[in-house]
Amino acid sequence: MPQRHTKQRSAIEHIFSRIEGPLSPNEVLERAHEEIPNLGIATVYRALNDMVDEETLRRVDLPGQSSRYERADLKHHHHFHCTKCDRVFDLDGCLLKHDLGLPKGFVVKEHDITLTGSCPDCKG
Amino acid sequence: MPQRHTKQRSAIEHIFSRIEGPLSPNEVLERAHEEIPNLGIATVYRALNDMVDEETLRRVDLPGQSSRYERADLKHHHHFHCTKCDRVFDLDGCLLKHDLGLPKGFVVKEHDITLTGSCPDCKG
DNA sequence: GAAAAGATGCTTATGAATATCAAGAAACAG
DNA sequence: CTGTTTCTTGATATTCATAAGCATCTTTTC
Ligand SMILES: [Mn+2]
Ligand SMILES: [Mn+2]
Ligand SMILES: [Zn+2]
Ligand SMILES: [Zn+2]
Repeated sequence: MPQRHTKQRSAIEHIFSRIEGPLSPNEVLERAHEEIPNLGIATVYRALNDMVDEETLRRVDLPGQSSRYERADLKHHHHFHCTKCDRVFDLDGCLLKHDLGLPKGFVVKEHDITLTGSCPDCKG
Repeated sequence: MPQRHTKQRSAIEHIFSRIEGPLSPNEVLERAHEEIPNLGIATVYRALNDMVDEETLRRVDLPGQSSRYERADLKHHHHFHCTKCDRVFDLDGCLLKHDLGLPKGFVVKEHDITLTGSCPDCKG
């Protein structure tokens, strides 16, 4: 799978070089539009999928929401979703118990953890 | 918001009285078809949403998958998703660390945890 | 520079979930 | 019961996120 150097691909990559937080495809499109006004959403989806395959990006799936994407080089962490302002926050470190006590035969490759509640700005 | 007693609603409720595991709307439809051959998928979605509102059911959102539903009276637990056979297993107990070390001001209401890997039948 | 190989941007298709609405079934009043 | 009211249903249309198809435009290669 070759990889050509196009201005749309670079623009999308550049966005993630500045931003850490998880972005939705539409957020990526909006930001990239500043540089490439006629960029199509299909190209964004293609770029995001490729970058996930290349392990440049990682898909962030929050329960009940559509996928967002963040840099794959970030240290392992989990997310907090504020249901009031709908923002997503990165949390430091791993929140998974050490001793899982799984039944024999289950092999864990990955885990996802999402905390839901209200953030400091939306206290209540 | 009244609640009428219809055979379709009872059939759907009955399914969950026997089954614990999380079911997709289509799985519910298939099972209910045995009793009500002309049941429509829209009715299944309506029933599932109502039952979530009534807290009879709980939505189970696994990363990258569409929603499944399980009984809300089950003890708090999390899920294991086998990527080989695509089955979902209930895991006993809570897998969240006790000391989350969250920044000040974050209030956690809920949490979701999904383990991904291979199950005993699909070892590898 | 051409020609070849790929990427892009429209447009169309798919799948999950919801909305719409006429017709059917429950609840209710008598 | 029987008619009337009101809610529910099923079929269909609609929305939204994502992917596929394809003609055209760009990179790469020579
Ligand atoms: Mn993150
Ligand atoms: Mn479960
Ligand atoms: Zn972790
Ligand atoms: Zn838990």
